[in-house]
Amino acid sequence: MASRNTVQQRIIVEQLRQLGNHPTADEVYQAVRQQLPSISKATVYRTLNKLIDSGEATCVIAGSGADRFDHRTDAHSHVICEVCGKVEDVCTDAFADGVNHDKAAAECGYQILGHDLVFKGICPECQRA
Amino acid sequence: MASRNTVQQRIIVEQLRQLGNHPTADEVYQAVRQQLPSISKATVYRTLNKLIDSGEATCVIAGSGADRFDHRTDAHSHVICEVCGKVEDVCTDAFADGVNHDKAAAECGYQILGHDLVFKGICPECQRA
DNA sequence: TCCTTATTGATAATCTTTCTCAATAAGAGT
DNA sequence: ACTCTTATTGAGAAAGATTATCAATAAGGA
Repeated sequence: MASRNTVQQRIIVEQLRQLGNHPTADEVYQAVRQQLPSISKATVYRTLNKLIDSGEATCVIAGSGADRFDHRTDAHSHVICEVCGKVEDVCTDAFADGVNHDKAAAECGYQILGHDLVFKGICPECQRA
Repeated sequence: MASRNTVQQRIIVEQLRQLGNHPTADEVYQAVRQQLPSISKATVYRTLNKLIDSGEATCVIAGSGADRFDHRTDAHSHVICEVCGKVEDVCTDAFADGVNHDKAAAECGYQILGHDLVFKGICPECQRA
């Protein structure tokens, strides 16, 4: 009996998908709470980490502050707004050629498993302000 | 009198340079302490942040845990070991800037200011173990 | 239905970073 | 060199994010 299928985990996965836009653990917690008021924040953290370990979700690498989670597991990049902190997806086909794992491996001797590409900028909303 | 030249700040900058390898704030604190036992951790954080604001240092984007600081300010990428967490530099001609920023800007509407490229892998030492 | 034990909820603990505020000291003016 | 203003510091409290602890609960196989 390696793992169990619980209501909590199902709702957390569902909400992570539904929120879509790289929520923090607390944002997932708030969303799940609406459907399951008795949920504990610890359960949210535990489940989120389990999803990452099993490859069903990823953690967006995005500077300081709370970690942000991503229900997408396919290769894609992110843009982060330096002003408001918002994170959005950027289709990564455009950059596939630019990032060379073999070159990086040759240089540092690491076994390269993947990479994260994060653009830093200012979102349209914050540009107006 | 906008800013003052203090011993604390000088030693912090010096140690950040000397440590070289992307230390955490606490690691900088420990190093500075050897030369200035009375230094406060708050001063280290304040100075590190000031350096980042003034562009004299950068913060390595590297997942969870403590922030890591970098005395280098020129464009370069990093490799992070998924096993031991070590961070190293990678010369970044693996990724050509201008073109890709334009592509990203076109797709997401952000004003792109820069990017961070982080390779994820396993370092030589951890590969053996 | 019973049993084992994975999972949960509640909370304490840990870790990182920021904030507060009185004391100190850099540097401009005299 | 002396004074004055105020940027900066040190110490510790506070805030925020995440993990650890542990008794109680509940999946799912027998």
